[in-house]
Amino acid sequence: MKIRTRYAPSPTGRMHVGNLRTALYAYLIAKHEGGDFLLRIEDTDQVREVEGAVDIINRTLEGTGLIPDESPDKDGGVGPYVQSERVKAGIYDRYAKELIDKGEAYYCFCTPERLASLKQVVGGKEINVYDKHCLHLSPEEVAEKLAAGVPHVVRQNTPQTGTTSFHDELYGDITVDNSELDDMILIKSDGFPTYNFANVVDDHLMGITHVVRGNEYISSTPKYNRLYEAFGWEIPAYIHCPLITDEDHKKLSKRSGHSSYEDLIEQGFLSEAVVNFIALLGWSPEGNEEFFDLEGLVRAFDYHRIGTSPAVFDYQKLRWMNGEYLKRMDPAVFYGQALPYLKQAIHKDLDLAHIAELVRTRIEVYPDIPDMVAFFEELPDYDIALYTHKKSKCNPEVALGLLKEELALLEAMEDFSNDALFTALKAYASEKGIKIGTAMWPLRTAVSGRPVTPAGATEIMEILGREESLARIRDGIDRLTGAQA
RNA sequence: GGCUCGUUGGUCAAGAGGUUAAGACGCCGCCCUCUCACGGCGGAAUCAUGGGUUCGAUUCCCGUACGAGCUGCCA
Repeated sequence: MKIRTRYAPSPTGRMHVGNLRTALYAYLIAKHEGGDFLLRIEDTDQVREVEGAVDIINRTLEGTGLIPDESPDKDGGVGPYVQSERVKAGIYDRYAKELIDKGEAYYCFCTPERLASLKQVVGGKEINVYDKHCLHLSPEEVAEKLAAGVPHVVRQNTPQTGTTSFHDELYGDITVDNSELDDMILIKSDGFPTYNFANVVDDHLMGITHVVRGNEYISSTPKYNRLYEAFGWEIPAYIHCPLITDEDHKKLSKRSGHSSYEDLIEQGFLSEAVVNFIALLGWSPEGNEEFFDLEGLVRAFDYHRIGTSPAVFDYQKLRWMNGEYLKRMDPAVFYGQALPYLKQAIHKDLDLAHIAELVRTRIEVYPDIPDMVAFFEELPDYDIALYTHKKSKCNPEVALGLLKEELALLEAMEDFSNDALFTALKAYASEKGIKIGTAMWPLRTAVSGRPVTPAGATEIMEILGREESLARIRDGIDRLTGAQA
């Protein structure tokens, strides 16, 4: 049997990383077995729907490479793939009627006021258990109200005794008392189905074999099974994925600042790195390899290796992983993507491709670039304390002496290539009987004004060019002289 | 409150009734080095807890604690 999975988001905004991971797993489970991955838009909540959210979903799927085999834009014969369209086609009404006829569901005409009166507060939380009031309406009363156009919903009729079980591929068998199951609403008063109903109907109609979703659905799954059984439909395999939390072990929220795929992309992360990283949140491969492109994931993905405990979203490790992707990237591609960030800080005519390569092993995300290279554009104001460096045996006095001699040496040079500069300074150092590091420290400080730079003194001078380099060294000498006076 | 699920270093995690309990991020140290980074080497750090079962449990069972999810005309 061909595996068919689906990703069924509600178009309510940005794509949460938890949802993205669910989509990823659904995709991988299908593709690992050569199956189909479909996209279904669950827009049954007219209130929460956000305009443009479907575009976000499409763009995210495209950006991450999770291309559906069937979707609203690609009919595979079981459409429509948008639930609001399925509502118009009368699909849910038809199946709701079938359940009503079978006594598995019933019309409920209770007013919001009556429902509110059923509410009780336990442990500070509001609990609402429906009392099956309308189940006991006579067929005549129901027909009468229906004819009169009394607002109504359709509720599932769950038994109050016995138990219901379901099997999850990861969590195993889960059993609950039927008394815990409430008569959930299947069709809302606006005629739209609830997720609870639509998802069962659609998964069946669309031939979904493996239902992959977040584990917040575990508690309602018994109710879904009752629906499948009422219809006499085959129950799909369930794969409930553990949730992703923030550093405080709380559900990842907008407050964390990196809860959605779009947030991450805006923060400069590579799509590939994000996909790779979230794949490893809750799933682990058989070996020790942790770098996978999408194809690699498809090959390696054995869903039995998905865990059952929640995972903390480790931003730190994502950054590291993104840095690794940057290092492995083709230089030309890297340069192209780094360019906007380089230009943010540098407007002078400098060798940006060269700078890009220098910066590459030192950044984790593109936005790290501007701050790191800003000194190329303009010498920052700096304190002469920077000339003090224990390991290089340097301090302001030493630096001043060295800088003066080095300035003379460099002024005599025309070739400001890295090699020429390094050779000359190396000779100078050995002649003077000092370490190369000692000779370089004041120079690097003078030409950069920074304690840490993405390159050594001579590399910086090569990029800066002769005039600018010499000017900065003279400036350094001035600063040091001024401090001594 | 009830129900359900979960708990291996700070984090992601492998593992399995008997192991020196992998690996990765982060952290620390050393090496490399014109600073930092990269790279290399090494280190500290974990089986929530109490009872069972067993020759032997971190692994199996039960309880407890803690965390999470559900308890919506949201998904």
